[in-house]
Amino acid sequence: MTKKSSKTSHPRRRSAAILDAAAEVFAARGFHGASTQDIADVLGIKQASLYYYFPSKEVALEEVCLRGAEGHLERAVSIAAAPDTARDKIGRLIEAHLSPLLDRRAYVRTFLNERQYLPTESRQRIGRVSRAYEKLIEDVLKSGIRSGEFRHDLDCRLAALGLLALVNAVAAWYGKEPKASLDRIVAEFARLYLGGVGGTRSAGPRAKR
Amino acid sequence: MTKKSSKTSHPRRRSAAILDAAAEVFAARGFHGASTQDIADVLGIKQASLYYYFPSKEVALEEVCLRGAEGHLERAVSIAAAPDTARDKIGRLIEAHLSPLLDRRAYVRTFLNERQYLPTESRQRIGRVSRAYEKLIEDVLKSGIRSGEFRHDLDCRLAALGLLALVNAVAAWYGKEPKASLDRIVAEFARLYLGGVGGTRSAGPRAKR
DNA sequence: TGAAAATTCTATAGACCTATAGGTGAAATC
DNA sequence: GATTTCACCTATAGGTCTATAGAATTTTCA
Repeated sequence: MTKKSSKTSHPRRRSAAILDAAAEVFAARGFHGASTQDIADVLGIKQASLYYYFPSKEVALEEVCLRGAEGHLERAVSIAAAPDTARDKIGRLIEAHLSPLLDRRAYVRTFLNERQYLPTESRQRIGRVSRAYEKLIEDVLKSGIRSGEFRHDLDCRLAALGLLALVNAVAAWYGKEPKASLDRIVAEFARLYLGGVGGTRSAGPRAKR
Repeated sequence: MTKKSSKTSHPRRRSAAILDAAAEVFAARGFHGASTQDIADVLGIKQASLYYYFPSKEVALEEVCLRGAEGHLERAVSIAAAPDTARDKIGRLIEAHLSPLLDRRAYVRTFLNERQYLPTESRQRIGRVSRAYEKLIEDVLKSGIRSGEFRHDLDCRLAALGLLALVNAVAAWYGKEPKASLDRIVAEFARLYLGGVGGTRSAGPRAKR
């Protein structure tokens, strides 16, 4: 057998490549549908060699999910804390939520679809973060109601779940929709969420009826 | 396609219970995470006994997915063909899309999350139906633009994907959100999609209250 | 250069999983 | 009452999968 794959110097590099491969395979075939053999094949190494980098497949999933979720809450917190209008905040939340798709799509997809298969402890930890994220969105919506930007009868819980539904779905088809750049998706979904499908009100700065 | 040979007087009953169990287990643990043993445990029978009802686990998935998707396109076609406003049609599409959650939630969830693991042929068949469904939504949106109900600059493709994102996400948390009955979700999401989060009313025909 | 560290290999245990073969008792049918 | 059909059973073949042990190779660096 010819061994031509270059082993680079930096340990971080190789570890990152291993994790990239795991993320790709988990995203493509699902955690249970993916074998460690599949991951090794992507890297051109033997299956058992993977265990030099992680102690179990489950731990690999944990690390992939961690990276897939990384920074989301922090970015959202800093957006929510800014002195902007609620409408602006929603737009920035959408953009911040989707931006990791540019460079970590497989991680994000794995986080969204496979986190349910994490071992109990890390699944619960991630669950708490997710709930904090949802609550933060609800709070932005509530502040928008108080400021008069949003409807007074808005159901903030359902509206928050609706926003997450919109943005999380993008991971499933981003890259397959030929005409849809991330910027375009961000703009269109922000407008859809803020103004709906109907109405003739102008885009950009909000127009009161 | 090969359907199981009919039994005697009440042939459907037991078969249906078997399929229910498969749907529940597939929905809860994913196709690859679910073993035939898990399904048998739910039914209180031995693992091998399942093979009296289906010839393979994959075929069981096919039948579950089929029932999960059943009727969706047909209902949507008949809604789109009616002489209603586009706004009304969107509302009815949302309601029709979500109604199977009342009595077939596990089937719908399995269809949404596990259909990617179907064997090539049935996966492609289902893919064609899905695309027809998406196109139908796009067409309703286009008609709404022509009638002046919707914005002229609406991106119908993205808006259709957005609608599907909204309604498909419900399957993931319906039943866990204490305050959210299906009717409430339908009403709130219809309003959200048609009018957005902001504004108290929009131009054109108004949504019902 | 030569020792130490990093990386990958071979080989395999052992758990689990799907699916098949053939048997059993009860119910339905003739 | 005999026969067929139904709905399960036992037993197991045969495959795949995770993970471990320890050897071999390559890279780093003193």
